[in-house]
Amino acid sequence: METERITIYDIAREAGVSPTTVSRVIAEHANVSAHTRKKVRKVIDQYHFTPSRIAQELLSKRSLTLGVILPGVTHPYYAEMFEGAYQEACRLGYTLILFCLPQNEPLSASLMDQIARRRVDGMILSGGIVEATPERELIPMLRTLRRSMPILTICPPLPDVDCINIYSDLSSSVRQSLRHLYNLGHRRIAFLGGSYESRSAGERELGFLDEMKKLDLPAVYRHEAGHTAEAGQLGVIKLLSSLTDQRRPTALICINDLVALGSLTQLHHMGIRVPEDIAVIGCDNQFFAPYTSPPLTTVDLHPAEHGRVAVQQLVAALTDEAMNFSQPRPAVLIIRESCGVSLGARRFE
Amino acid sequence: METERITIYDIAREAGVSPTTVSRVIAEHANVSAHTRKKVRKVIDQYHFTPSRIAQELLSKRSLTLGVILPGVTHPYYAEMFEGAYQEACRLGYTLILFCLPQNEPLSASLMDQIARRRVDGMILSGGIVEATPERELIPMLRTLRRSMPILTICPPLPDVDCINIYSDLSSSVRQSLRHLYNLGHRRIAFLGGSYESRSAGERELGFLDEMKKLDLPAVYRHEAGHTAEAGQLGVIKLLSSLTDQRRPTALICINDLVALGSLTQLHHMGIRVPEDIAVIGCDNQFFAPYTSPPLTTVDLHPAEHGRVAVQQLVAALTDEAMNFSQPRPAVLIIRESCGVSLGARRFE
DNA sequence: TGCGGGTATGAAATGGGTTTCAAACATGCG
DNA sequence: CGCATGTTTGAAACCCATTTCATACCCGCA
Repeated sequence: METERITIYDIAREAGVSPTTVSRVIAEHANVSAHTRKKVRKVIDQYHFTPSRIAQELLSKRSLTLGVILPGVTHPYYAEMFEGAYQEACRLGYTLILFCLPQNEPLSASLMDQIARRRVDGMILSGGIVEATPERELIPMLRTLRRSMPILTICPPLPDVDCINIYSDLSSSVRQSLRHLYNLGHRRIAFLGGSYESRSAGERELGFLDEMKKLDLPAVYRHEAGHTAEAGQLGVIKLLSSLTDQRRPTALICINDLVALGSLTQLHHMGIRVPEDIAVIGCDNQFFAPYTSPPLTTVDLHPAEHGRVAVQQLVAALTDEAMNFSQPRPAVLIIRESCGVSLGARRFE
Repeated sequence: METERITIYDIAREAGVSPTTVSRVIAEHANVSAHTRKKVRKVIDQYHFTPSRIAQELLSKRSLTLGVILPGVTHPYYAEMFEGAYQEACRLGYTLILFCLPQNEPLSASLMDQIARRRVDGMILSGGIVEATPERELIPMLRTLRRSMPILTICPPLPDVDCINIYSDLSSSVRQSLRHLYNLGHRRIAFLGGSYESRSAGERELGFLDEMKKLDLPAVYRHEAGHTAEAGQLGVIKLLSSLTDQRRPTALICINDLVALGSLTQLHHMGIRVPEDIAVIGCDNQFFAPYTSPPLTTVDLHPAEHGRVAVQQLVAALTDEAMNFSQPRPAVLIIRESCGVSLGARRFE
């Protein structure tokens, strides 16, 4: 049953040379005579030999592996971020190992152990767990593994934590949304979604409140824990039932497209028209955004680009090479119809 | 800059014992005196020492790593499958390495090399690449790496390929949809989506055609390449423009929820009411399905369960243990409103 | 006292490569 | 021809843990 794995020694014996020479042929080292090279190459091909990465890693002390910690991959935002990172890692010869850390679960000891034993060259972190205060210890804990290991965070920058950071400017996304609504004439604008623990949610709220102040608008404001469609649905109910029609907001900024989707559904059920009675704006530009009714105006955060650049920068830090890596694009507003402006929405009529 | 990594030898020296003893303490081996054990443990804790998995792997010839090849993870179906697999792998002490193989790209040599070098204990494959005929060589190619390596496929079973298979009964999902529509009185039923290369798409079509025959219905039938919302939108246009109103189908089976979403949008634009004028049914029960208008009747394939069971079975094959692993649930129809039956749809009014 | 049996510990081999260093060989030049 | 230089090649050390085998030690019993 057990097929013996062929080693460099087998190849060497078969080709009548030393393992050293085989190694040199594989590494395409210069000082091997054409005749020997050809002979060895033939045996290698014949046996489909590939050098064991495990042995290489042991020697080189580099695993060419990066760890990625995300809340999961079922949320399209993180899925895209991961795929972006994956593509870049592939291109640079690195492998990614994904660790999922569900939002509300604490960091289990067994997972920590898993991470510790896998000797990854560097780590990329994103999502609420990284940012949430109680679990902020995640980074110090990772630091204890190997002090010199570079850690990169994709989130609003953390104070007094020694990490590379890819700035995902979440407050700018909400500022753009807000200004867009303002320019359309809206003055009573509400904010929906988020949870207190997540710093990136907090970041958006702060951006919202700050920008509202700048625009000298009253803070018609409703904060509802959660990032799901259901949260959006419930959020709309609570928001609108707590306000008289006079004070009802004319626009709704949702923390993400899911919340916006739930909101649209609920508004529809309540007979409130979008965008005539209320404008709705989402965030993330998820694939379904063009297909809600009406098509959702939203903000594209380019998660795939963030993932790609994260790997670039991490590898650069690892190799000390002066790579001139690109920066991810800043958030950009995608205008569809849910705010009453029709631009760039695709229809086939 | 370069922090020397602490080895078992450092610990041994510091504790004044041999590496062997340290290893025994870590493995909680019996024959170590209480005094020595305590002494060694103290040094281990002090230095936060964890034995290098790489060295362990080299010796044990098992990497406790499974490779997963999927078309990607941005499609929620695969994202859920991956997370299910991930959870089970975590529980069993295994690590997953994800390789993404975009649907239409050929298997690049460099990716194959990546897979080859990572010595994974087993592999899980799913998605069109595995099934598509021209690339069917994927499995033979993987086999050349190490003949004894177990390979598990999550798809309709492949003939004459020696793999463990988790049967994702795609034809049954479309059969269920079809019978549901039939029972509601529909007779002119169309099928939308899929592409010729993908066997799982073919599987569904075959199921559709076969079941239509059994029910003695005419094959009002439109096949449109693609699995995206846009494909659904275009598909509806082509389907309805090619048929007179007389022969227009009263029901539409979409190959997935995305196609269904695009279809719903397009039908809405064309002023065709759902479900009054036409019933629409999807597949996958994606998170947005309850929030389309009307809420989408669809089929849940339980991808997470498939992923979970896949890891269970693969690990069982690896360890030769007679695990009695569970089977994933078969596909189940989720009835919402897009076919004119209102059941279990959540509203807050 | 001498010997069998059990426990505690360590030396050395192992796994599969890479790298350093040295040796063998060929070549060029005075 | 002899020496310096350059090219091929291989032996041995190394990476870091585990495991086998051997040794040292202690105890009890004849």
